[in-house]
Amino acid sequence: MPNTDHLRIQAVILGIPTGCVTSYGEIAHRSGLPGRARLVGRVLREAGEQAALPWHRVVRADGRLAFASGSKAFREQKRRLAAEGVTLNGVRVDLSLFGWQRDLDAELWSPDAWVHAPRSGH
DNA sequence: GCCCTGACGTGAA
DNA sequence: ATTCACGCCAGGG
Repeated sequence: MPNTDHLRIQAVILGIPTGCVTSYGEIAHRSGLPGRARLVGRVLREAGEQAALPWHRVVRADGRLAFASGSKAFREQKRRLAAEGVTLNGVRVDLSLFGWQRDLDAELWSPDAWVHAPRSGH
């Protein structure tokens, strides 16, 4: 039986936008459970196959997938991410590009972004 | 209760 | 880039 912590965690995971990824720790944080990244992993493991959860949008804090590269699960996650336009830059997802951090519109359109943005990128 | 194992994170070496 | 040691703590044995 899932307890409230599990339910909150699942709710947060459901909220990850398509085409974005976020980390176990970030989910824990947003669930009001800072420092409980492992619990997030546990919840996802419990959910397993019968999950209606976008588990593939959850990666480690450094952008690597949680599974051993080459494993069945790894390939499946990579495939699902690719289907949403999220690509692996080598062994990791570029969180600055696909990370669910802030409102993308705000980031791109705020005056600050124009004033302080370095010349790299666009 | 104690020990071990994790879909983790972070800081230090 | 890689390792290591911890911190975290729910479950299983």
